[in-house]
Amino acid sequence: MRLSNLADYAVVTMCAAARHCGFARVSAAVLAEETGLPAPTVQKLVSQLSRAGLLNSTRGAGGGIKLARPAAAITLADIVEAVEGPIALTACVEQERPECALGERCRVRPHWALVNEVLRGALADIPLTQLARVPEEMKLEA
Amino acid sequence: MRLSNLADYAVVTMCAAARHCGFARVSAAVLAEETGLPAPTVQKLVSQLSRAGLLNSTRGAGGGIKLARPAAAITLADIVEAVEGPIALTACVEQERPECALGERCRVRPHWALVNEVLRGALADIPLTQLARVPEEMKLEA
DNA sequence: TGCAAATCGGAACGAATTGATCCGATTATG
DNA sequence: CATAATCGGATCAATTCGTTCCGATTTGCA
Repeated sequence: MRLSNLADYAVVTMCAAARHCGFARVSAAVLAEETGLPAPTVQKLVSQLSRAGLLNSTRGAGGGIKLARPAAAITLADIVEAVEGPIALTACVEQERPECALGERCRVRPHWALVNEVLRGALADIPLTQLARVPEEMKLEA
Repeated sequence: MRLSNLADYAVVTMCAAARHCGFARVSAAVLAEETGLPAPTVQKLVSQLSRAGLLNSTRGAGGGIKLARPAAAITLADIVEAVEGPIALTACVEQERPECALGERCRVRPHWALVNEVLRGALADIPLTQLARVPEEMKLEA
């Protein structure tokens, strides 16, 4: 029931990347420095996020990564699924392949599917723009 | 983001126990046989569920376990929390102790708290009675 | 055109949590 | 009072997670 640390870090990394949206490409090392996360970990996350189609990576000198889509079109659900795979609380609701020993007789599965949909909906309702927005309190205390 | 297998088994076990509610106490071995789960696993689950106050266990010959409360007063959230501890997607929202390095400056945490509350609400809305109820389709195919 | 620097991508290692199993402590019964 | 059956805690293996490292690829400059 706990989100993996990688997924948590991925959200922070995407937030940092969103702040550079529109500017030149950013290297993974810069994002690591800004977020305070270990550089190798950020590299691994960038790889996964690129494969998932959330980031566009350019190799070579002067390369780096940038958002593949506008920040408004990226949601928390996208980021979590990119790192952890499909959102599935139980094995029952995963990719329509019920591996439960009870099979179709399981009375609990329909309820799990409902809870799963509620959770996914809550994550899909939060766009990256909302996460990257700086609250007013932070501006005041700065 | 995945529920542990123990929690899944706990739900099945509680469902089986609810079917015996009102009758004599049931032993963990019987529940294991009915659910098809390994007997030692069911024993461990019964211990945890008893400590959490969801089951009342009686030792000695002829002992066993029974629901500590009416099935209508037990929700999915209760069972999950009994096995996995407090429902917390991230370490930020756990027991009001933010261990995040960013501390109060984290802009993501309020959103996690919201998602966490939505998830908990979805689990708390499903009572054990609803899980243990046998659908009409099952009666027909039997 | 060739070299060099900087980047991403995948693979390998170590650690932690989870899951299953076993044995001892406890208690009502005959 | 002895017995038998039960729960409770402790121990051990396995899978997954998290971190780290090294190689392949590409662009920029001389």
